[in-house]
Amino acid sequence: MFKSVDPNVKFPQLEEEVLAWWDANNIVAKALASGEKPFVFYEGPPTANGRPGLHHTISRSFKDVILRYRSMQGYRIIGRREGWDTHGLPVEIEIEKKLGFSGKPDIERFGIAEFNRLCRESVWEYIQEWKAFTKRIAFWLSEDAYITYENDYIESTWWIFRQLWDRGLLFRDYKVTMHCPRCGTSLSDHEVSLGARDDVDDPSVYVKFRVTGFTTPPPAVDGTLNGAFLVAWTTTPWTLPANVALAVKHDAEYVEVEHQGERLVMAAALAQSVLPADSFTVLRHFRGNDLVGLRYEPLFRGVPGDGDTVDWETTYRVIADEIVSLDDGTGIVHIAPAYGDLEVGRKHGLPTLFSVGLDGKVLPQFSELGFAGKFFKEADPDITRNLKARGLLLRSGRVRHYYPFCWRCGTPLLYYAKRSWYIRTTAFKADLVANNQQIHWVPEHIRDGRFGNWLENNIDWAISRERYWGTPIPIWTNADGSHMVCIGSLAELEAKVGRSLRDLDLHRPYIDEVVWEDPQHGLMRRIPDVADCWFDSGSMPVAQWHYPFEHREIFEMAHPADYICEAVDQTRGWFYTLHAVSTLLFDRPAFKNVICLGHILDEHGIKMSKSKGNVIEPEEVISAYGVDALRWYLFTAAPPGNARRFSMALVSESMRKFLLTLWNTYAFFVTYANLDQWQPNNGRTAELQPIDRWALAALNQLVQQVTAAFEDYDVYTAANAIEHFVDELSNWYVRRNRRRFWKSEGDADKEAAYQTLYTCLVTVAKLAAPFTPFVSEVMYRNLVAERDPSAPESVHLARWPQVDQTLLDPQLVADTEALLTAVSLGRAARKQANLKVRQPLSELWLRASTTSVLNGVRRFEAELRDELNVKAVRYLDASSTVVEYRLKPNLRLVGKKFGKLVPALTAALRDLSGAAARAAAQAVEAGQPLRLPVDGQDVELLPDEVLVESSAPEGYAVAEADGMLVALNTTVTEELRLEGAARDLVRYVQDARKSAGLAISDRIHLFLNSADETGLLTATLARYRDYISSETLSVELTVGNPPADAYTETDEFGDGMVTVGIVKATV
RNA sequence: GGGCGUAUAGCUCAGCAGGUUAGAGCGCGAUCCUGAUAAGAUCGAGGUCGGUGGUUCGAGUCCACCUACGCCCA
Repeated sequence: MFKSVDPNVKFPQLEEEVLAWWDANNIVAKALASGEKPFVFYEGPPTANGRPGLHHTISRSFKDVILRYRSMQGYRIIGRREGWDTHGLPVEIEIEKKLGFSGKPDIERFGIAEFNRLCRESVWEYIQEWKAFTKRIAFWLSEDAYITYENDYIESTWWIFRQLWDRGLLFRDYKVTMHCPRCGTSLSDHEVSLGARDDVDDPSVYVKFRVTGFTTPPPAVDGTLNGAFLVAWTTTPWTLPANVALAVKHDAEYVEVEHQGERLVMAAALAQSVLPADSFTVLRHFRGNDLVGLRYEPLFRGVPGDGDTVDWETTYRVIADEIVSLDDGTGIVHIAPAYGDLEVGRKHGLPTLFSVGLDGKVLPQFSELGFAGKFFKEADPDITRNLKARGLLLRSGRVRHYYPFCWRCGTPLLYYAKRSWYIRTTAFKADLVANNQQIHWVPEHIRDGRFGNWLENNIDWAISRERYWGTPIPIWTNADGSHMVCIGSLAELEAKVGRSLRDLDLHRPYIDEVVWEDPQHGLMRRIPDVADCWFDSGSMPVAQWHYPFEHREIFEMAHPADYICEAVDQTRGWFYTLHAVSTLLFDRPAFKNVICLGHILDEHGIKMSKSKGNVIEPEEVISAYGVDALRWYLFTAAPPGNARRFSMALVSESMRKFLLTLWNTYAFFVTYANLDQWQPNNGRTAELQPIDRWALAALNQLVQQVTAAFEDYDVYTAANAIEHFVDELSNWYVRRNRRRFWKSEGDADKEAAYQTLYTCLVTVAKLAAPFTPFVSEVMYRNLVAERDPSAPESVHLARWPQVDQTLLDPQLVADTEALLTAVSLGRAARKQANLKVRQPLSELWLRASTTSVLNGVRRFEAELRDELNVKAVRYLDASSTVVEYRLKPNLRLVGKKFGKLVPALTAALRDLSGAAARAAAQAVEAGQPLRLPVDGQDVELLPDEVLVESSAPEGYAVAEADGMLVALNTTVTEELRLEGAARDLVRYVQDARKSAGLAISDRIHLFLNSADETGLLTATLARYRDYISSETLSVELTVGNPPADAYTETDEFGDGMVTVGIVKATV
């Protein structure tokens, strides 16, 4: 006996029971240890200082589904372990917030040791929730986690640094980075984008630079512009003291104009927008190139960087550069390399001058001007006032534009040329691009689109952060920076300092205390920087195994990964850092297959965020519908790469549509199997009916499809194929075969039905196991494992189903499709004629677009008659004269062949009618070519190239689709009417039995009465009394009013009503 | 400003070597079927397939431009 199945299943509760069983039987550990051939997975590490959300559910579900599939195929999954990302600015900012800090000085005062201790603790703040979440969503990972802050992990990243160092790929340079003066650090591009706004109100000033002369060789304009003003535009007056040059567009047209007694120079195209109309007259025209080499009087003297010597001869001149655009401004661009134009400065040999320090305050050198020490944005008005007083301000106003802010603290950022450490990834651009070509991306467009594009525009990776909680960069230097070493292992460092460092925490500040005296170069100290935390996660293929210090063989087997999966925002994040580290170190990709997920939006298409209050917690969904429903929704609702709108209602729909359908089919099977005491492998013979063969053919086709889709990492297609099959299994196979299960004879036909349905359910349970691990487990346990001690105890330890080639039958599947189309058309025709299916009809005419479709229907004619309740099916061919034929070209074929002739050809075919059309239809049906004149030409059409349609025969109800036509004879004879009436009565009684709460096997005393339609009732009973009695298990049938204690219903009958009364019979 | 993606029914989404009447599910209304079903079937209302132009005998599908949104970059 199977365990009985509750049709009112509560999935969340069911899932809790499964979780308990997995625990009690150690299933997770067994699954993790199973398999032989390796399949390598990399877990992208989250940080546990925030709660798990829906976006974690989707990525973890897509990770899990592939791993379960591979595991069922007998693979041993390598790297199926937790990983935690623990370093980085976000962690530090959390702690700063808690302590009420406002920048690095606060941290230094507080003490780095204590600060880092708090950071280390805080990354585990929600670890319990993460553990519970991971378990509840059935994401199976070993708890043997890799943790990026552990010494072993850090040591591996040091090894990587050393590899890069030895190959000259680590370098130090000025580089403009986005700098947050409050946090005191550079921000990654990723971080900058988080805080940028495009509606920032800033000053907009037009500034005049007085021309004083020219360089050698002289510009084309020579000295004629001496005393004139070059007009430049800026929204950052605070950068003006750092100005070193003015740039023009080399081929653009410039003008010298007379304006209020002064001569001004700007781009011709922009003069109108800079100066009021009619306020100026154009004196002369130049090309941009003509101006190159002019010298001008600086507005202020900028301050050279520490240790830099400046050749002032190179400054304060006009250059030409591509960065100049004529979209806005004046066509003359103020260049301040320190605050953004470093590349331009370098190209033209300009020095880098500063006006503002790293703290965001104007340098003390400007104290005599009155704005030294002011925060840079607050210095803007002072600088503008100063210029105005000196007559160097043409115009000032305000503008709304894009400006970046620190994503955590909201402070305006500055572009700032700082000395930082870089990895020279640009040297490997070609390799990065080539290795990317080996990766299978889902969706495909990411490879050459977003990711490929990003690689094409590769820039060197800024790797250093002037922060505290991170992997310390293992570079030690002497005081003047003339000697540097990169340490690649703990042992190497121990050798340098001559003591054991085994118990040392490798983080700051402890690592900073590790110094040694170099006999030639003096005291060696570590540089203060820590690594970009993306470097940590990108190093995980190496560092998770403590390679090369340990586990060399695992690493070598486990690189590259067969599969990873994260959301699309990781293209510039983890996907890139993995790829970059792998390419630079090993010249191969880090992963072979990747599913790149779209984001989950709320039901209005807006990103979920705490501040908007539109966040749906996974727990809310899971407790309402269960994990299987949520997972199934995530797999089937949209292709994985698409952004998706999420709502509870959609998960509920997913549950009803798939899980409940599957569950009810399963419940049906178990109910009857138990009544019949049916067991699998019982040795009885089965006589398979065509519909059984169809189910098995469709099932094996499904196995084939799902397997192929999985091999292509196409989870969406795989899941939807299963959903489609389950729908057909339930709504066609089971519905059509109910009587075979409940009939009393235990013959070979019944055995065939049981075997077929059993096979389908067991196979579907296995196919669905990677997607919906809980319900699959329940079904498999009850149907297989609890009956058969030799079977694996869990569906997740079972083997993936194999295709039985002998059962595949594409013809049978196609024929059934044809049948289903015919059934659907027949119902449509009935609806049109307002004839319910219970009313039998005499005949149905059918014609199909092709003979093979027609034969398909013919094969299942009995089913068609039964489904549509008709006595006979007749087939229309071109010889029948009851219908009018219409002909159309098969455009798909004809279009290519006849091109421009198509419209005329279509018209010529359409114009055929009557006998001509019938003759043409007959020719096509007989496989003969059709000749007809088109546009004066004699055209020959092959039979395939013509589509034949037909009108409805007279007096028939007709429905038509895809070339198939079904026509019902709508004449209801008296005989048919009585049969229909009998079926009505049976239906009413069955309904009444159900409403009265009778058991299926209860016998009844039936009362029927019909005041208005006595004639019909009498006539019906005269003919169908026995049929009605036996169908409804009536031991007695009385015409007349039921007794008072009877259960009574009244229904429509003929043109009147009938009263149905039932009393349970005592047998 | 640039790149990538998305835009199809009230909602969630399919569709595409360019081809005949643009689909599914949900929701709504109606009818039907049903002794597994919270199910199913049929019909109906509901579509300028984001917009404009182009290529073509023919464009939701290809091309160009534009708009909105998302992500990423500057």
